[in-house]
Amino acid sequence: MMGPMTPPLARLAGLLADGTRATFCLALLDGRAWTAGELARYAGVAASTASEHLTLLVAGGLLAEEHQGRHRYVRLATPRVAELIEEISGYADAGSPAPHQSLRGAVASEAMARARTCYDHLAGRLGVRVTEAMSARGLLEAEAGFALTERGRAWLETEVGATLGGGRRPLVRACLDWTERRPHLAGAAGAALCRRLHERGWLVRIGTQRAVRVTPDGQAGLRDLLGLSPADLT
Amino acid sequence: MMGPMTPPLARLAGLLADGTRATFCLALLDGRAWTAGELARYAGVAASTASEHLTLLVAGGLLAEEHQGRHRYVRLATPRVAELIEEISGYADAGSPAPHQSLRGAVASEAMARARTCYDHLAGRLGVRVTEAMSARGLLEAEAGFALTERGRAWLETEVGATLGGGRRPLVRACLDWTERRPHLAGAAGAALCRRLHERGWLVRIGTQRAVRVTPDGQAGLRDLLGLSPADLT
DNA sequence: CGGAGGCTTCGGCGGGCACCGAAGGCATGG
DNA sequence: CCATGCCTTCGGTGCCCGCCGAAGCCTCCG
Repeated sequence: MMGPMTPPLARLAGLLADGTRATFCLALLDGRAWTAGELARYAGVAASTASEHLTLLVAGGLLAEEHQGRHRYVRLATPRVAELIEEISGYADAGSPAPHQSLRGAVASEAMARARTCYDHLAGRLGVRVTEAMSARGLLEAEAGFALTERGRAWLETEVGATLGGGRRPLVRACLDWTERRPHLAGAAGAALCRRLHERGWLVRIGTQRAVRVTPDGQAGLRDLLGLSPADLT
Repeated sequence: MMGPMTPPLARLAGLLADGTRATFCLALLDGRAWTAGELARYAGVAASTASEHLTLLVAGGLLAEEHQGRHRYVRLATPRVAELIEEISGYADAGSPAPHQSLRGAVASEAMARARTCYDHLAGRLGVRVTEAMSARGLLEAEAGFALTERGRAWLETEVGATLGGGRRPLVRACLDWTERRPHLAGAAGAALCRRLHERGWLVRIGTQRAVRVTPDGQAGLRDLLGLSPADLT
């Protein structure tokens, strides 16, 4: 089989159906560009194997590549791809408990559960708390759907200082948080908010993965902006 | 590889990575329960092959089965699964043009583009027109996100006669329509609306697939309810 | 109760593909 | 300019898995 009658759905799923390729995509969910070698070591495969996988993922439109000297940098092609992978992964993770055997692993997942990025927006407890605070303050309609209110748009542009360009990307999207089992803010607005928090130095990345930490400045800022207490941020 | 380190993402994607299994899932997007034999004939594989695929899909949580006598009825396990498959399929289809070689095929896809169901809600031109009309009448916030307004909720319950049970399912969700390239209303509200249109006899299914047709009663009803002209419904 | 129809299990086959190591291109840096 | 490092291409290998037909089970119906 796999003839010309193969649905596009199967072709796309086939790209993610391999353990190594899936590991690559999940690593790239941190929003940064990785080199081919980094991904190979991370996934534990030979450089040649990684190279072939990356070629497939690029040809399939999931990844974008950029050559710099002797390095091949690769990243998720578009925010849409990131959302897609988050979506599928979120559903898949929901059904399978992820046991952390080592202490080191437990500490790392605790940090991830506390605050992390989902490609370009906030997730984890921090992401959910921020979303809930926005909802409580009338900046976000989060009961019957997910939509930015007029006040929310103004707040983002003036208080936060985010620029909401009029691209084709949806402004607001609900992303289901698999640690909190509640939705958090994604889409262009979620990305702009997260970007501003980084720019202001309120948020810094921990280690080499997706986990982040709120700085003292960030604690003060988020308290003033959204009324978040330090307890919400740990 | 494919050892214990395989991410859940890859396992789930693997279920959809096979052409036959993907064909099954897409057929089941019509929201009905199919027998194993029907799916086998539809996909053009032996009954034994279909049986094995269905066992995998059920074990993977994508399908639910129900035995009635000597028939094995199978359907998508939850609305969430339907949304997931729509999401992936929508993205995959966007990149690959679907040429219709036969006249029969062209007529069928024309009917699909006009009006169809997406598992349990409206799609195609009809779905998008309904969504836009709801937005224009202040029943739905569709610019900065996707959320039902207060008026929209009341309208659904009184005018349409839909019951919005308080399940865990999100009330409103934006589903990107791949023929119109615009979002249409999904989620519990979209499903309730679609169900009521069927119950009122405003909408009937064409043939054995997902395409639907608006009845004369439906044309009058949708004009009164949402101001849709007959031109919007063809 | 016997035949027919739907479904599953089993064996066997074939193809696709993930993997590696070796060898070869480029870029960098001493 | 050679040495080093990063990446790719190329064979080769092994395994997984999708496919079928035959046989058997269960249910329904005449």
